[in-house]
Amino acid sequence: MKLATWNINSLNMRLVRVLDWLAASATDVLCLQETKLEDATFPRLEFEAAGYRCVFTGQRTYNGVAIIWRSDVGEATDVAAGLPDFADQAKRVVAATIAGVRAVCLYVPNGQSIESDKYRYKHDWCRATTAYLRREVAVHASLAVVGDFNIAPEPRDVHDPALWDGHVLFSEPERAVFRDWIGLGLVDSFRLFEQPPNTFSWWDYRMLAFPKNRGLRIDHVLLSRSLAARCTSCRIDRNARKGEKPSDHAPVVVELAP
DNA sequence: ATGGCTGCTTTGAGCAGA
Repeated sequence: MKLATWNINSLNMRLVRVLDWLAASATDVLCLQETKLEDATFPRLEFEAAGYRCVFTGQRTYNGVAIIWRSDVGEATDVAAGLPDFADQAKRVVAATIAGVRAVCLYVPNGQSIESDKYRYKHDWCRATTAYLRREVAVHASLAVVGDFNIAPEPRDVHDPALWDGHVLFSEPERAVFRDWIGLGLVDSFRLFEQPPNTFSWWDYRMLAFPKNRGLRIDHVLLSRSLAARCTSCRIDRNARKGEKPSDHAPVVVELAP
C-alpha cells in the first residue's frame, strides 16, 4: 500500500493537481489537509469518477481534512471526525480504517507566534490529541498518524535552525509534543531511511524560498511498530511543489509491504 | 529581522497561513 499526506492549501484551487498526482504516483490512500471546503461542496463525485472514495470534514475558508482512497482497496470502516473530549469549531481531524490500516489525518494548528493566543490553542489542541492518539495506539495495531503537524522536530528539519530557534513551528514545547507522540509507540517513518540532507516538506511562497530550499519538515507520517516493520520507503515528493499554482507543501509518501 | 506570496472574503483591504 502506498499511503501519503499532503496539505493542499485549498482543494478548490488544486483538485486537478491532486487527481493528476494521485494517478501519477499510484497512491492508494491520500490524507489531505486544508481542503477549505464545506462538506456540501466537497468534490466527492469527481473523486468517485476517477476511481476513488473519500471521507471528509471541512469548513469554508480555513482547515478541512479528507481521506481519499482507491475504490479497489476496499471500504472504509470506523470513520470518525474530530477529537473526542475537545470542543473545537475547526475541522482538523478525520480517521478511517482502510484495508486494515487505521489512518488518522491531522491538521495541527499553526500557532502563529509563541506570544499568540493561537499558540495556546495549539498547545491545548495538541494535549487533547495526545490523549486521543494514546487510545488509537491501544486499539489499532496497524496505525498511521499523518498530516500537517506544524512542528519541525529536529534542527536537521529546519533550513536555518539558529534563525528558527524558539519560533513557532520549532519551539521547544512544540518539539516536546512531537516527542510525546513518538513516546506513545509511534515511529517517524521518514527517519527509518537514509534521506538526502535538507529535505523539507514546506516552503514559504515568498522570498524564493522553494528555489533556495529554505524550508521546514513539518508534514509527517508516524507509524505504529507493526506498520513501521512493513514500511519499505518514505520520501517527500518535492516535484509536487513545482509548476503553476503549487501548494506550499509537498506530499510525504510511504510504502507498506503486505 | 520586516515583508516579500497565496487563498479567501457576503470584493477588495484585511486575515491567516507557516
